Amino acid sequence: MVTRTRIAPSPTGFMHIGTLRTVMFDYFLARQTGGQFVVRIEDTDQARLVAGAVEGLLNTFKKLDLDYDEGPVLLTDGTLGEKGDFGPYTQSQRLHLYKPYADKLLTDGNAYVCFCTTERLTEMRAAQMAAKQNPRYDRRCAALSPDEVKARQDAGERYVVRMRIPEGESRFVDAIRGEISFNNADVDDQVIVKSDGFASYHLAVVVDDYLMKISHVLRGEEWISSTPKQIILCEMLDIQMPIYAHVPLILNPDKTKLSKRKGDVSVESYLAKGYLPATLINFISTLGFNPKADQEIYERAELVKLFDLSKVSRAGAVMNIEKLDWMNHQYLMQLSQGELVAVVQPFTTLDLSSLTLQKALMIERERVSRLTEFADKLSSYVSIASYNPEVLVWKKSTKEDSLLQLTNISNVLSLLEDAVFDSVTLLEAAIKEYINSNGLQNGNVLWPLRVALSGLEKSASPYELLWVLGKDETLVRLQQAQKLIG
RNA sequence: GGCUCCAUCGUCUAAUGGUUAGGACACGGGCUUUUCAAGCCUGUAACGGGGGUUCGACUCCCCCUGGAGUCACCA
Repeated sequence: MVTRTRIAPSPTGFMHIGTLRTVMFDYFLARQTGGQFVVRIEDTDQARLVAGAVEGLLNTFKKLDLDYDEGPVLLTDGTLGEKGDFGPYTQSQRLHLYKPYADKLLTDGNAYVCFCTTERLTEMRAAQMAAKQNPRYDRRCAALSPDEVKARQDAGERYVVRMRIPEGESRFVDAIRGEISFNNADVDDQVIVKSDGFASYHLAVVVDDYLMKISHVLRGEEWISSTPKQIILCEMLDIQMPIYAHVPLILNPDKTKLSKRKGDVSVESYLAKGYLPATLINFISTLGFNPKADQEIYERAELVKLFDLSKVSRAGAVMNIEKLDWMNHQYLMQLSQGELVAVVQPFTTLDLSSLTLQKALMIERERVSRLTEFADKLSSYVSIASYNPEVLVWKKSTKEDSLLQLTNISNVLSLLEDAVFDSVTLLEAAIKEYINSNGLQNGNVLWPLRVALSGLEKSASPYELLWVLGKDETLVRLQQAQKLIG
């Protein structure tokens, strides 16, 4: 089976985290079957246009290293172009393509012109609500004569085109949920052409999916209830319906649909918080989809191979941020030094070309989960903040002893060969040897040494600090500590 | 409210009629340890309720309950 899947976001200026999941599922499906993954921009609502939104969206695709086969592309000069044989891929440029379909619906009697004003519609709904009826169009214009319609159109009266929902039942087999059916009596006469001449979502999407030969439509669960309108349109237009799969919602901790108010909704904000693209993709792809029972970390290629629409769960899922943090830490630990430098650099003003900081990065990632936390961790390697001399004293020791140990270890370290400073293991061996052969306690030596090197109560081990700082800086810091405590 | 979808640890999930209901995050305890982190071992914690079907139900059916989504000239 070769699939053509598509993602069709409205250009709001950012990518919703739920959209990312749908994108991933589309991507897996297309790559797995050797099919195509299409990006289409659904911008039929002129009132909601956001400047630069499409560029932003495509940029996010780029940041996540997600490739698609057809759709708008960002050209090197910053302008928009597109690739693929089924364009244009932006709905506002496809108005002429929707027109014949709308006309056919009208001439077949499957749609009708409606002159009702927004005010009347609002009043009508209010009255229906007051009477405890379901709000829906009352079909006042459904029986207008062709002559009257023409006369009023000629007079310049504003109008929309509505579907004439037939009696009967609409059913489809959802690839995730199985059979779903609706009584058409519960479906409203949907507007399919707006008064500004733009097709509404329902018409545009049905026509586009058909013309673009889309085989699989993956979208959020919130679309289930509008599916009968699209099924009916397909029937009226006599076109093949794609396979629909409604992906479960991503939820706030209180189990309601994820909203800005209650949490981060955009991919960009997670990126800005310091989650790696790979983490985000792994995490979001396995939210509601579990390839193997006892594995959490997956390569993208693995997911492509293992993805199975029928295994996607049907219930919504709360994002477990602690687990996201944990996962990001796992990914951070897998990076090479070069990769780590590259991903952290945008999150700090420090210049990470310094070897000391690169080493510090390798050490500090052990206790960091998000990229934003590095800047803080790195500062003590650049220069030591002023600290309370009492911190230099181990809880089981005394000030005098601490000073003595600092003085002695300083001498020992100054005599070590430079090569020893190139290895944490060698440093550790050398210091342990010194402690043991002199019958000292670890804490008496290691605690003051570590604090002298970091200025912190909590830090990496003294061996790691020595490795990062190097001999010269180490001796300087030990000097300062001795002065401070003395 | 109508319609629709959904229902296993706090959270994400595994189980496709027969398991001591498994894993992950988080949390507790222990080991390691100069501190922090990591690591290792380990513990607490779930099938919403009621009926069926069946020799046997987390798994299939029905009802209830609960939750969610949706009811625009927004997508």
